[in-house]
Amino acid sequence: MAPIKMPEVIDLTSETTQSDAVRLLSHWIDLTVPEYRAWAPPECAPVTLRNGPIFPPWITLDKYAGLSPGTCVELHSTGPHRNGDIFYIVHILQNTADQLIVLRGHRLVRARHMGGMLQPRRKELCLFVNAGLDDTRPFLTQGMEDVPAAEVIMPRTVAFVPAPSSGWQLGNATQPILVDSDAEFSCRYVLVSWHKSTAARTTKRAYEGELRGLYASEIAFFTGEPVGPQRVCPMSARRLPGEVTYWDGFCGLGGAAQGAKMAGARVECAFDIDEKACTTFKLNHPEAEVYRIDAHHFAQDDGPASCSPDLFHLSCPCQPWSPAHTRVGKNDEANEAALFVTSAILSKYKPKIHMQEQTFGLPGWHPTQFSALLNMISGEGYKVRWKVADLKDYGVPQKAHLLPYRTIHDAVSRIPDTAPNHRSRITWFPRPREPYNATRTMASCVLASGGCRDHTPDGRRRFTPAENLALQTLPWDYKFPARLTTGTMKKLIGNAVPPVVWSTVRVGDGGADKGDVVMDEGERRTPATPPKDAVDLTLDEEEDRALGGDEGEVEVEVIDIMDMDD
DNA sequence: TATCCGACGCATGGTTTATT
DNA sequence: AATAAACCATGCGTCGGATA
Repeated sequence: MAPIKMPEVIDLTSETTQSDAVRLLSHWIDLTVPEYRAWAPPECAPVTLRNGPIFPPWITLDKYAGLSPGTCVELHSTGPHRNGDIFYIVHILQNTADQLIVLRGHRLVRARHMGGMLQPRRKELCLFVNAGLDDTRPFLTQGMEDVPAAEVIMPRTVAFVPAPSSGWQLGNATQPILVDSDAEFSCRYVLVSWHKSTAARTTKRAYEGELRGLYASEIAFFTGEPVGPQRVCPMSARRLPGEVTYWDGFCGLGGAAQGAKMAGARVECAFDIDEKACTTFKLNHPEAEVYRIDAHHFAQDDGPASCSPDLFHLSCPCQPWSPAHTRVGKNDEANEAALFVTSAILSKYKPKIHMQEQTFGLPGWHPTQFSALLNMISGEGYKVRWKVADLKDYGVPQKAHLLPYRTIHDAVSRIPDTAPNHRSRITWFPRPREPYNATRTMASCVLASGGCRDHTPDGRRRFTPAENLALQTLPWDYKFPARLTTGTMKKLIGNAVPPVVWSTVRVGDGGADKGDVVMDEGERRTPATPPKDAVDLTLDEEEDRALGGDEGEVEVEVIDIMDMDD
């Protein structure tokens, strides 16, 4: 890729301030592969193929009214789209029966129409792709749209160029961001929204997505130029170094850290405002430096001196975003604000990989705040990938109609009577509840408090803290400080990230044989149904080449947890 | 005083039933 | 058969009265 020169042609300066993001990374990893999703459940193949092969009466034209494949036009858009979208023409189609002309190609949406996902720069476009998980074709192929030629307003020129990555110097707010081109617009980013099915893409919310700068191969596709000589990092440089350091924000009792440890990482640093959470965390992860501190202060001067951990995981409070949040809470404002500490933390600590977890209510119920989160992360130069994950696919015991998923019986039956916080914490119901079959039923959400669905299969009592630990895939002998009440323990456990979600992640050379998750009683097993998109942090050489070897890229994994269905 | 526990909250999405 | 209405269970929750 040619180095960026700086002629003053396109000024992408934002109406808002552009944060200063200077990154110097010695190691980097890219979790995204260009053909991001190539599998499809065969049982739900699309009935009609979107953008399928062109058959009569449709034919393709080389030219039409001064337009040809490879040119861009501005649209007078209809339907859900905003006027002013730019359209990159891939094919010009004509219906020989009625002479209707249709353009097939890619929609480029203005940054200010991206719902807050991108800084609203005036001449910035974003490649906008909807894709279905039931379509096996590459997202660029299936993500094309057909628009009538009548929607065209005028031709436009677009420069497809690389986005600044966290390894680039973005400059400060007073410096315009310039692109080496005399085009009217620049297109540097792509948003890919994945839906469960092609048919659902217009009616349902996206199930997972990706917001990132264009790959070199994609730029080559749009510019029609061959992919230039690429600097391919040797495989060893693509890995994180042998020992992977892990930092944990809003760490709670340490569920996510437990998972990171299982995956081979070294838990180095954590913070939480809650004293009991910090004490519990330190008991179980004594090697870590634990800060009992407010997140905003951690991101400012009171946190550790700035350095670059390999992994940073944030579990911001979920209460304001949860579907179960149906009335105003005492700490709503502080809990909402906690989400927006993300950019400050990324800006200060510059982790090589950032991970974040939230309730599915954030993208589902609060899309504006979710877009703002994507903006914060991508604004710091990270590529963002997010997904609504169903935790039962990761080995968390929850409702499923088909075995073998992990059931309540699987989770709690091996806890010995001598386990701490178990038999001694039992209080029997005066009146038993309705019993249920623990080998066929999955647990309901392990909530931090409240709810009335917390009782054992025999209906005679509530689960003990040890059982709740097991239901959350934490070790049943996880340590707690002395004199914690049952309710406090269950609140800490309910807030935890189930560590088993890390079971498919391998980090660093040292983690190669540590990936299997240790379940109750030392039983070693992997989830019954491993997720189809297991995140392998060590990419192979083929993927490396396909990625174009853009140096200095980093990757963000945002896992949105849709869990606890009963 | 602190903890516990049942009632309450309601948009959402999936399923079933009613109507066209 | 297609569409609309009714129904129903859900959630890293919140509240306030009862109980220890």
